[in-house]
Amino acid sequence: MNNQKIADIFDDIAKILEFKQDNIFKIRAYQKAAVTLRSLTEDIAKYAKNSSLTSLPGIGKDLADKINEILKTGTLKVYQGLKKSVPEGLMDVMSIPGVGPKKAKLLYDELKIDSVEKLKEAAEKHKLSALPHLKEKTEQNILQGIKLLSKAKERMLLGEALPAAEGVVNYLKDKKGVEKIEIAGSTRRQKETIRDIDILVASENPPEIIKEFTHMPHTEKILAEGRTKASVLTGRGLQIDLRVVDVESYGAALVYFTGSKEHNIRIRELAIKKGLKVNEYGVFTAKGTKINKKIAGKTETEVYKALNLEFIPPELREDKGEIEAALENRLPELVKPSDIKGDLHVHSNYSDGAHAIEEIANTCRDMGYKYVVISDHSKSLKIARGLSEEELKRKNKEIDQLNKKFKNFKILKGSEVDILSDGTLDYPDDVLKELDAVFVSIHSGFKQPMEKITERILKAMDNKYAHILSHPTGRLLNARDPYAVDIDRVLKHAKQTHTAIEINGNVQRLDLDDINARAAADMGIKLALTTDTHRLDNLQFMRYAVSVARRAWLTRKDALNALPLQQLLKALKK
DNA sequence: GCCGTTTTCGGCCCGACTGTTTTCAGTCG
Repeated sequence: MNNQKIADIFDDIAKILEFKQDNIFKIRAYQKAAVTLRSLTEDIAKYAKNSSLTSLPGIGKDLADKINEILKTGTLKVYQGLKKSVPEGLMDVMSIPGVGPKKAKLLYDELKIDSVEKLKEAAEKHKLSALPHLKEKTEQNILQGIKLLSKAKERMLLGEALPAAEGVVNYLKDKKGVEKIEIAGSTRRQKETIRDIDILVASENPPEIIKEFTHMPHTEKILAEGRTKASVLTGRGLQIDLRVVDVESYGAALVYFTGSKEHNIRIRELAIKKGLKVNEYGVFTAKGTKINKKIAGKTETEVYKALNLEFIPPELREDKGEIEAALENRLPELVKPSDIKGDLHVHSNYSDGAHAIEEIANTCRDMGYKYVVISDHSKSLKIARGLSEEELKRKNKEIDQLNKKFKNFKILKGSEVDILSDGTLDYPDDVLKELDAVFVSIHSGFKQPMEKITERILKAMDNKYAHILSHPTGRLLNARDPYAVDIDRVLKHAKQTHTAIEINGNVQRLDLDDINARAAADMGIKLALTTDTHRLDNLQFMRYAVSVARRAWLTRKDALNALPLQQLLKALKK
């Protein structure tokens, strides 16, 4: 993928320039351009082709030229030159927590350290403390940082981070002096992966709260402990940051601590233009560097209002158009968990699920759902005990029987049907037509080239009984890359064939992702928010499907399973 | 290197904590 490759090059350049202590704003420009590239749903080559590169945020004439050069030649002369000018290992040295460009340069200039290994050795032999401004404490911190680096290379899944963060909040919330407490940071924004957990507390006695926090049973090591701010490391290598402010500043601190960084920068720029100043303590009238009166800060709504903005839901705070929309009062009313009327993707013990259909149905009804689709695997997927046509018939019959027991709740007949290697489906049409909801998905041939996989999916969507495309990219977060699929073509074809697309809420999948789900909804494609449940507790994954949907700016109208039963059945028909 | 209802130059978000110092630079988020 061009976008990812070019973004990586720009990030690399930024890192090298950082080491060279080049202009910080130039460095930021490269980083911003990389962020822009990663958030695009279309191939950057399309923008290059119709000369619209500079219409993208953060891409000016110079970077547009560089993008064109990469697209044309596969590389960038300036980048090659920069890479040669700096030993490769230095970039790794700079990624150690606590080591930035200045320390890396000092270490390189004085001790010829150009790799993490050499740094480790030098620190262990106490060679660092011979240098100016470095003493034993720094040596220890660097060794600790190296340990952390090898431990925490991967970002944590939202499905791991959110429960962990909720655990900390539950532990602290009843402690003396805690007036308000909330999860902040990327966990609150519901990003699919999380680096560390941020918690905000309002209290009149910050040091007391800091002490409670650093003495939690989860704490393995205290990384920092100040008057209003502390960081700890848990046994599992998870970093948790706590910030404590007074109640009057809580809203401003929550905005600041929730981020994203890009959103905060835009908010603060907007304030400056209005002659205001925003920090984590509030919104202030300001003249030059002089701060005058505080005009907001207690609640987030108040802070946004002071800048003439509607309240912006945390999931949208990525500087992807939410500030412009909030200025014009046109933020979407995001889909919420209570809008969801049923789960569409649940496996029973007919295939690889753990529970009987009746048990699943009872649980779903008790959750307040109006329907559930039992969508077991099809015959070819032997590893998941896919159903033969006879078994499927037997299952359908059982569903008919069970439905007589339920009032105001319906079990729907479904299947997750394999897309075979030639793009045909794993059941014939006369079997498919007996089903209420047919998911189609790829479970084989992941390594095929993009053209082939894409054609398979397009062909599958041509089938009039293929209602929903399931986990469209096949990725497993931190475990398996998406297969090569031209998602842009898939979305266009989904629109043409009236095929819905799944947002699979399984914490390892979250597939479709937020960026592409937003593109799909913009095209008018319906999204199915599902859990891909195999055990009853998996039904809770719906919260993550909703999280992706909210990050994708989806409203209730975009979600297939926010529809009442009859309308759902109608909407599924092609 | 980008950007512009303060527009082609001169800005570019803002503050806490640490380790090393005696007032601050470096790093981080």
